[in-house]
Amino acid sequence: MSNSTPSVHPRKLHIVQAAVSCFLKRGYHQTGVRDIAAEAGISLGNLYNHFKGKDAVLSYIADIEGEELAPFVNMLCAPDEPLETMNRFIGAYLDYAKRPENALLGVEIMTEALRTPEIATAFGRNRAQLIAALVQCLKAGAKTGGFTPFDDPDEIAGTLLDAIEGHGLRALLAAKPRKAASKRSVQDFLMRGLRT
Amino acid sequence: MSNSTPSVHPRKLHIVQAAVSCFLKRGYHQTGVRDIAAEAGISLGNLYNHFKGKDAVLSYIADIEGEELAPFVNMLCAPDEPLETMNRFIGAYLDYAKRPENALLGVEIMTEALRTPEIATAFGRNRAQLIAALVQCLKAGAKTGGFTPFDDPDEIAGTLLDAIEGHGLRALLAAKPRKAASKRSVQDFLMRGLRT
Amino acid sequence: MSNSTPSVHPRKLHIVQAAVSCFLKRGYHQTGVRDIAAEAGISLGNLYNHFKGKDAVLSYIADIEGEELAPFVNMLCAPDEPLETMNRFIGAYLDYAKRPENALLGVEIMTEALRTPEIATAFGRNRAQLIAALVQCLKAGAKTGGFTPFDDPDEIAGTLLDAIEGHGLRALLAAKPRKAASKRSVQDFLMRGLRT
Amino acid sequence: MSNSTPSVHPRKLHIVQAAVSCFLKRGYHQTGVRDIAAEAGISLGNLYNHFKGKDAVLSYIADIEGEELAPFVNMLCAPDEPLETMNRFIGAYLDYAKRPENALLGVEIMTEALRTPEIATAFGRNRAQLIAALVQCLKAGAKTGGFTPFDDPDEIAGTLLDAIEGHGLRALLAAKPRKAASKRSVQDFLMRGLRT
DNA sequence: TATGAATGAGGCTTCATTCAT
DNA sequence: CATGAATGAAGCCTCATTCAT
Repeated sequence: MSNSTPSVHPRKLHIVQAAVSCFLKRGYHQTGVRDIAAEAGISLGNLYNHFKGKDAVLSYIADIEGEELAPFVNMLCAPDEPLETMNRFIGAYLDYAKRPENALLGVEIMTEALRTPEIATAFGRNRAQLIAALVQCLKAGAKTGGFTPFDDPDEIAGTLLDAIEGHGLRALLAAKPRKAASKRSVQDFLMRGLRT
Repeated sequence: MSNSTPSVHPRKLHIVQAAVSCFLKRGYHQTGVRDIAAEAGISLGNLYNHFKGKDAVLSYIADIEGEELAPFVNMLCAPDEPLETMNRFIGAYLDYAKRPENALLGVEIMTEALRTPEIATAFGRNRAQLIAALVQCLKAGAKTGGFTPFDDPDEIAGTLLDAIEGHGLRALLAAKPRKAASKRSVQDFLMRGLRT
Repeated sequence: MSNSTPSVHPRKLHIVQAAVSCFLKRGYHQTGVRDIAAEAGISLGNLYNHFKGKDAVLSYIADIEGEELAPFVNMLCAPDEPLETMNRFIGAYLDYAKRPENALLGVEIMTEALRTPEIATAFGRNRAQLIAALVQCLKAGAKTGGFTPFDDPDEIAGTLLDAIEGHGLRALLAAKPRKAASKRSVQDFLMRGLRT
Repeated sequence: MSNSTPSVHPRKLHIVQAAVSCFLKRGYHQTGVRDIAAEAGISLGNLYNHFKGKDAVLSYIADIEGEELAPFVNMLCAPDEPLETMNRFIGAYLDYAKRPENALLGVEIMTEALRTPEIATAFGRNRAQLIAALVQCLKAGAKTGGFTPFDDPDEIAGTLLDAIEGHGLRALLAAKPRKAASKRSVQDFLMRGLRT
């Protein structure tokens, strides 16, 4: 969670940081509103002066995560060299996705999006931005040659993200730490899939 | 949930089916033990004659899902033609993963595995079997030529599964139904990534 | 609260008695569900095995109060001597209404009926029975002579009940105990109002 | 709530009007201090600059209601023709009591008076004034002949008020609107009860 | 096996009120 | 006078689980 959102009430951000810490430790459903307040060092009631409810906290986290994706979106837009750009994106996003807070929160938000419309909205918006940028890059790469002209580039973009994010999640589930070469392995695999 | 597990107490299976139905409708955490008992048409106390607790029900579901993976494992073991086999596997597993009960339960089990050791065990065992079979196929394909000799084939196998399972999940999250070509798109993308 | 309802689960009745005790001491809104459970000597959760919620407890009390009105309804139906019957009813209902549990619960139920449809139903049903019986008696008395033939006997019946129940409530609000003659005073006043 | 109280801080009156509006819509206990502040368009903290607390608001309302009773008290004091005066009072007070804000607030204040001493004081004072005036009229009417010389005229006066106020409340609880004749019906009934 | 009453900790949220600004 | 963040007790209710029958 970067502090790249200066315009927001600082206490609100403070609460969100506490919530993130709790969600990472115990998971969203296992975390009680009391836990968040305690972690933030504020009273339980005061939390409700800043957030409408527990859902709203997760929703806000989803919004922040969305803002953190902006650099990745920018990186992909109107690329001079689509292949090289895509390669850089995959590497950078692999790094981003393997940070535990991103991996864990991402999956919590995603599963909650399955049931909570408010969160589905935030999640969908974030993902749509990234997908759109990826599709743009894919199409640019297909035009200049180099990338396969996919029938359904949206689906390929989604698959890319799933693969990269899954890579991050698996690190948390794995018993033993992975080999150093694994990032390169995955990156090459994905790039090879995209090329003609 | 197929009925390919004949050796189990029928009442236990009946409860599991009720639980699955609840989990699909409301999610694991939002489903109460009472909900499961009501859906199964049995009393609350009786449920505890068959399962140690709520976790045990999900654990049991994970076990059953593991059994359902056997055909996929078998398909991949000792393949005569690794590339063709892998292609068939990807197609078949894409179909399997896009069924809602598999997509939803899979992610519920995975996220729960992050916190509950008992479920982590079942989840890890299932995944390890599939990964091992995939690695075997990848190595066979690398030896006969055709597949890239990956530095870290475990990671590639995991990435394959993530990509395929993500494909299934995305269908549930998407607002609009996807194009018919998308399965082929993804399948080709993955196969291309594997080949030299 | 008499024990004239033998067919009900005894624990349910036990809870209701505890609730009545709390409501008399602190009032409906000032009484917490925890208070009721504590007074009944049961756990909080168990209360919800017997009642859907706090409202349902008051609703049940309203039902029981309705049953307690049966003798009054019977007393009024098909009277041989309407005037004498009415006089006896007024005296008996004055005694009933001045018992604190009836006076207090009655007003709690009435005010809650203004906001809670479920309770409005029970309250309205009780009151309608009593009103109907009174109207019947009024009409019989008008036919045989003696009672005024009212244009709107329903309204007169309601006014009778209000006056009698108000008498009971005022005893609770009054600083000093009332004169012994007051019951007779009110009874005569009401009867005189009914006669031609 | 008439604007017959010119000496009071206008902001205080504004808050009271907002509170009345809330109490009518949701009832006293269901209304939060926040609701009142929001309805008044002021901040939560500022409300406490004008009232000591929620109780004080209801208390103040009770005071205002007391002032509104002054015309009725005046009407009854030292009547030249007690019977005609009483008849006019009953008619006028029936009209007053049937206005929803008076009927609802009256019962809220009364039930709250059962638990809150401060409100019991205000309520008791109002009622005592009215009762005293009624008793005076009753006694005057008994002296000139026409009214029954009651043993306990206080009780009769209270019964009159209960009957009239109950008439107002019943209008709110009734499903169907009452007959036009009902007011006359009740008025005649009460007057007949008072006469010799 | 089967039942469902019983438990009590915990769920999320709102309450009236205070206080620093 | 005015604000609204802060408090923490209390609100009602559901939870997974146990146990006597």
